Amino acid sequence: MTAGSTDTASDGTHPRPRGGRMPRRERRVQLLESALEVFVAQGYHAAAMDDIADRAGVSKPVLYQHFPGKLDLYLALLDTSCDLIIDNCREALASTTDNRDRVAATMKVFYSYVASEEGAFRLVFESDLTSEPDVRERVDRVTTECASMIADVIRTDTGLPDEASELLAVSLVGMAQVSARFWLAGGGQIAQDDAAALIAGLAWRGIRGYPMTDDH
Amino acid sequence: MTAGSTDTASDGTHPRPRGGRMPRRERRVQLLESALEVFVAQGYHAAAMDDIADRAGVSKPVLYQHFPGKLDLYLALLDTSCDLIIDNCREALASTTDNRDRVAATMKVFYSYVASEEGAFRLVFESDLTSEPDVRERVDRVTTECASMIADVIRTDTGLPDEASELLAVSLVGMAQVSARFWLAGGGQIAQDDAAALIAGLAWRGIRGYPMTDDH
DNA sequence: CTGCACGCCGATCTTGACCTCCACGATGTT
DNA sequence: AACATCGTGGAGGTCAAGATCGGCGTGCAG
Repeated sequence: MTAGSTDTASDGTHPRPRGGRMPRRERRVQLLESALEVFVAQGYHAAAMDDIADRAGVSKPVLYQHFPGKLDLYLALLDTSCDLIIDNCREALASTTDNRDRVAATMKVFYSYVASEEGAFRLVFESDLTSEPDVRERVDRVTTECASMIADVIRTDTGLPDEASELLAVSLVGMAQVSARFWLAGGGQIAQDDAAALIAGLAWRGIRGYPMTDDH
Repeated sequence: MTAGSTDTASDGTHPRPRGGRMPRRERRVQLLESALEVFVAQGYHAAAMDDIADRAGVSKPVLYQHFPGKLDLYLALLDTSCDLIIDNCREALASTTDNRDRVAATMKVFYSYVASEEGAFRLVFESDLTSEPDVRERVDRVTTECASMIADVIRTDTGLPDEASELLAVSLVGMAQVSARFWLAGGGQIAQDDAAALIAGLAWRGIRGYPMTDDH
């Protein structure tokens, strides 16, 4: 009935052609790409190793010849994503000495990260494996590290205590992260740069007034 | 074999004594409480129905006589938590007409919510079942609804376009949510009211200037 | 005292996903 | 050009966890 079937859900992404042998390194990269696509699309739990193997056009044993298990594969991708946003955040903060530009540049980093085609940010901001301590630690480290770098600037320029600087910095990171994700879900009714600039303005207006010691 | 039990990791929370028959309604409430504790402590996937039943001091069939399945149980708890924060947010916004007080009251709501002893906020802000559309819809609705109520105020008082108002409101919600969660993780080095006031100040300084064009 | 109803428990089934074993074909060498 | 080697593929094992079925004890009406 209902000839339907309509391919339950497997389609949408064509598996690669089945043939072809390729060098180890290249195969590994391809497996990582396929795994990222599947994890992003389905989440950790819903993603089956069979799906990843099919997506790459190989069979399951090949996958296990490159990665010891599902969790290792996930952690490898997660580490890459975490390092990416942290490094970009660091570079943005170091790109200028003007704090207003710092805020704008950092906000742009978060929006670019979220807008990235691969969708790797979902592993960090929307992981469904937070019960795993290894995952939790890495995900938390993104916010912690980014906030820590921002907090250094805040503490240096305002003289606020450590805890307050950290909390303010975490707030800015949360603002960036949540608003960027929501902007993306909104389907781009606002241009990326406009959205980033809007929220950067909000953040800057909020944080600029804080120097307790009279700066100017 | 191996009489088993030996509660490998179930410790930390003592299961209730095994005896006692009780009326349906009361049993149901107790099951909900036990399920909340387990889901909060372990997450959805790591939480086994056996754990919940043991926690309540009953056996698994009893659990299934009260709830059709694991997901239904989870959704019931999730709905309660979502309604709670949304209602509290609404009340905070309606509690005054001064926007500065509105920001402070709303921030306090988020911090109180996160500081609540039961930890129900983890179902909303740290769910590991976002791949389930029913869960995703409810979790997103929290941010959407709260932000929408805030956006109404922003749009009314600033004349900004809908999309910008929504994005700003989402940013404020994200700031509150993320900073409150990290404040809690920090172990209370800052008093709850101080932390909420600090971030409320940040938010208010950020939002108060709109729609004026930025200057220095 | 006896039969009944009701709610509860131990033990079990099944599904699904992670993780390996036997056959096949392509490649490099002599 | 033929053979040995190595990587690939399909089929299967294991196990954990969600979901369920026959016995048991308690309280009550007759």
